Amino acid sequence: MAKREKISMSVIRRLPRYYRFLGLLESHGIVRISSKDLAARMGVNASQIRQDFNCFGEFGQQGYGYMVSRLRETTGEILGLHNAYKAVVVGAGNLGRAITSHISFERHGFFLAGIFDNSPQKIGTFIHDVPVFDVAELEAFCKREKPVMAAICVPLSAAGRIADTLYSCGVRSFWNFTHYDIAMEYSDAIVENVHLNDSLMTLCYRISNPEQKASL
Amino acid sequence: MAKREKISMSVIRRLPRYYRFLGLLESHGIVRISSKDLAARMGVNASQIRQDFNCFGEFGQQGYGYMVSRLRETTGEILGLHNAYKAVVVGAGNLGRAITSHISFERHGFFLAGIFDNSPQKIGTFIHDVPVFDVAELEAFCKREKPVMAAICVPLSAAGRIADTLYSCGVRSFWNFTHYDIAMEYSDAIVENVHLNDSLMTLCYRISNPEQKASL
DNA sequence: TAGATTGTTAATCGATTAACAATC
DNA sequence: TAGATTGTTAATCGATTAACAATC
Repeated sequence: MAKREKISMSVIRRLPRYYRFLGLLESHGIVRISSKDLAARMGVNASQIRQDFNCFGEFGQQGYGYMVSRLRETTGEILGLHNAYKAVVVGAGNLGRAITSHISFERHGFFLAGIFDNSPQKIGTFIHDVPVFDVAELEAFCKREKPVMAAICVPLSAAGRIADTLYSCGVRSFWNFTHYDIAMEYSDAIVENVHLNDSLMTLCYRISNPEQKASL
Repeated sequence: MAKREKISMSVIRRLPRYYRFLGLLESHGIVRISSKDLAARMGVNASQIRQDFNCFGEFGQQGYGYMVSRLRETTGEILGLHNAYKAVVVGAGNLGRAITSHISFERHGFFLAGIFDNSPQKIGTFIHDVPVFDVAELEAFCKREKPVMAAICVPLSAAGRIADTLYSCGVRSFWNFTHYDIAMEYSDAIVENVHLNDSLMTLCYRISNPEQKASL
């Protein structure tokens, strides 16, 4: 991890896919790989792969290629997956429960400290060993535990209030599943939006206009 | 809906957000709006808004602006939201149940005809009035009902088999929540991927490298 | 050494933003 | 009419791809 000037989001959003493919190669017992070979497997351009990794340093060997396991480890370090940022999930509906397993099971940089909901049936239960608390306790919990990240899985009508509470307690990064525009409201927040409706509408467009091809 | 040459995915992925904001304006009783005003509210560039809509025709009036409700309707038509493409959801876990409501409740271009799972507890039940069938019946169902789109919410280990089955029955568009690479496997398929892990890792990167700012 | 493949610069391509004439 | 704002062309900016010298 050497250079590090100003990495574009385009590059960053490709890193998780590299990480995944490198893990797959490793599990297949492949020890080294050239950018050309990796590009062919991933359906991308070899120049792009070399450019992308060179944003962070020199990880290859001329005439030889890249060591799969070292490149995978490095990619994980660049992404920061060795961290255990304290996180909370707000909203324990189907979506909240679904993403709970993403945050807590996989080793993806986070540690899930609590889930918050307003349903008496859910409060006091556990989801993947993580306790579900009353959302009324969210503020006290955040002031005490200082989570770094919050996943927002509540109805739109509640999103603004929840975001305000979290922000006022010092939470500055959000995994946002609502259409509430946290990034516009708090310009210093780091917001990763997952807009399922937008994705579904995009799919609808592409079905309705099949001349388009491009994917990702 | 006039021109229509070759619209870039960048433009298309912005349409759902326009649609949402226009709906919001309409519900606030705002009748007309200029690209400048809309741009300020959305945090984007006014030129971009005019360029984007002009891909599809001329919807404004010089010196005046755009009629909110007409522009919203038009955007919905462009996206194809008036359709009711027959769809199935495969996998009735938390994620499958969460997206079921997105497909069936909202008027977003699809009609959800069935949900498939392998759990005896779930087979025979209903989720938002949509029946849950045995995944063993998926092939017969698809041959009979000819769904256009399938949402894939199964574990990675099952994804390849499910995709093969669906493709062989004629399904060519997929809302894919797994990391199985349908688009690489079937080059004529329309695939909209939702990679929650990738999104989470990107968030982890941005928390670990706070010098970066850009969002969306 | 010869062959292969990186790291990196240069060329191309596409997307965003600015400018302005057309026109309501 | 004058002022405002579109539709559209031109300029800028950034991202992708190609080329190739460095070097293992």
